[in-house]
Amino acid sequence: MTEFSGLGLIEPLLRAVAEEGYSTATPIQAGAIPLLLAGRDVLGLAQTGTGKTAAFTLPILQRLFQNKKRVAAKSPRTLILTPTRELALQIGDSFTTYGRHLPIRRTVIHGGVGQSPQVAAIARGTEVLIATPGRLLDLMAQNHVRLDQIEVFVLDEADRMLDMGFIRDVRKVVAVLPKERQTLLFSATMPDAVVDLANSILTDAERIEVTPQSTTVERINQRVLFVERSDKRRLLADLLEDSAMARTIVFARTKHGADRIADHLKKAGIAADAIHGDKSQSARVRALESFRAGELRALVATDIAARGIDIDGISHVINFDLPNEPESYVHRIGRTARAGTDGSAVSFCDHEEVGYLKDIEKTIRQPIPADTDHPYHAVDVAQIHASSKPPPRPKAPGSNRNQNNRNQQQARPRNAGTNPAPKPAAPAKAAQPKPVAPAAKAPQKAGKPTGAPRPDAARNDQNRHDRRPAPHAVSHGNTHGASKQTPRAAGTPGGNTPMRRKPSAA
DNA sequence: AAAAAAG
Repeated sequence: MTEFSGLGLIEPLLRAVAEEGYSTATPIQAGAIPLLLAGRDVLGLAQTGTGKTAAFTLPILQRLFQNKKRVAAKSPRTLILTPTRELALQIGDSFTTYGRHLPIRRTVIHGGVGQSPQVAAIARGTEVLIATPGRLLDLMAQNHVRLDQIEVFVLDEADRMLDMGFIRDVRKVVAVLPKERQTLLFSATMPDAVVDLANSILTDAERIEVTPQSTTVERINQRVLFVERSDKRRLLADLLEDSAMARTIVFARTKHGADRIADHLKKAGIAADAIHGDKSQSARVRALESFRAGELRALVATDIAARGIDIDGISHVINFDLPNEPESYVHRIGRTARAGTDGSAVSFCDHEEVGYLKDIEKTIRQPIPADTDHPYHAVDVAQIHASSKPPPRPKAPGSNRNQNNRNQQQARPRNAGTNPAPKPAAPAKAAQPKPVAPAAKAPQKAGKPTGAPRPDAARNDQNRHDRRPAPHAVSHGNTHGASKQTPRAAGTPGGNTPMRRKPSAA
C-alpha cells in the first residue's frame, strides 16, 4: 500500500486528493508519480480504470506549478492528446478536480462544438491543453495555438489512436513539438506500430505495466446467452426490468443498432439512451451525464464507449452484439467491476456470432459459461457452439500469437523501445518484487502491477540531455501471483446474473 | 466490418 502522502506531492494536491476521499495510490500511481515528478519519460501499459489519469494529472500539475512561468498567449505548456472527445473531457475534469487549489488553467478542445470559446481560452493563456487530434490540427492550421512551448506531452490510448487512423495526425503534432520535453505514452496494448511510435517519441523511458485486464476479468461474472437475433431485444428488455440491473451499459455493433435498441427500451418503459459517434456532441454529453447521474437504467453504446470511459457503479455490461474484434470484448466488459467491486457481463450470442464467441474465448483463455435458464434460450445456437470445438484449454504463457493480445506476456520490464540499449549509468538495482497490495481506493480504482520499471537505455535521439538516470529503481511488486486466469467451471451458474425470469407475455 | 475524429 502506498499512501499518496509518501509520493512527494505538494500540499495543495494532497489536499485535493484527500477531498476526493482517496488516501492510497494505485500501483500505477505509486510507480509513475515519482518518475514523472523527476521529469522522466514514461511508457505506460495501462488503460483507464487503473488510476492512469490521476497518475499523470497530479505530477503534471505539480511541475507546472513549481516551475511557474507566464504562459504566452496561444502557447500552452502541456499537451494531452486523446482519441475521443469523451476521454478528453474526462481528463479535463481530472485536471479541474486535482488542480482546484492551484492556479493552473486547463482547456479542452475537440470537434463537434463551436471553436470560438476554445480559441478564446487558448488566447487568454492556458497551461494545459487537452485535445482530440482533428480539432487541434484545425486550430494549429488557423494559428490559434502554438506548440513551441510544450514542456510535457501526453499521448493517451496510443493503440486506439492508431486503430482510428490518427497516426499521421499524431506525427504532424509531434513534428512541431520542442525536442526537449517530457513525454508520456499510454497504451493498453503494444502492437508493432505503437512500439515504433514509442521509439520515436520517447527518450530513455521507464516502462510501467499494470494488467487490469486479467485481474478485472477475474472479478467479472461472465455469461453467454444463446438467443436468436429476433429475440434479442425482448430478452434485453426482460433482463433490464430486473432491479439488479440498476446501471447497465449495452453494447451494440453499429450506431444504427444502438439507436434502435435504445428506442425499443424506451418504448418498453425503461429509461435508456444511446451514445455513438453520429450523435451530436451535446446529445453525447447529455446521455453520458444522465447515465452518470443515475437517471438512466441503461446506456446503449457503440464501441465509442468500450474503452476509457470511466463511470462508477456500472453493475452490468450487456453485449447485445458480440464484437468481431475479441480485444473489444475485454475492453467492453472492463467497464464494470471497477473500484474493486464485482460486476457482471452478459453476452448475447446468435447464430452468426458463434465464431466471434469462439475467438473471444480463445483470447481470454477461458470458456464463458452459458446461462440457458432464460426465456429465449436458443438450443440450436448452443449446439453449434458446443459442437464447434472443445472449450479452449488455458495455454502456457508465451504461446500467444497475437500482437494485440499482450496481457499475458509481460511481467518482465523492458525498455520502451526495441533499440539495442547501452545502459547509462543507472543504478542497476534488480527489480525486487515488493508486494504492493492492490489499492482499494484511489483516484481511479485498482489495477495490478506486473512489471517493475527500470532505468533504461538511451535511444537514437539526438537530444537527450536533461535526462537523468532514475534516482531509484521503483519496483512495485508483482502482486498478482494469484491472478492468473483460472478457467471457471463452465456452465456453473453462480453469482449475480439476474435472469431467472419466466417467459413474459411475449 | 464498424467505429472514431475536422468539416
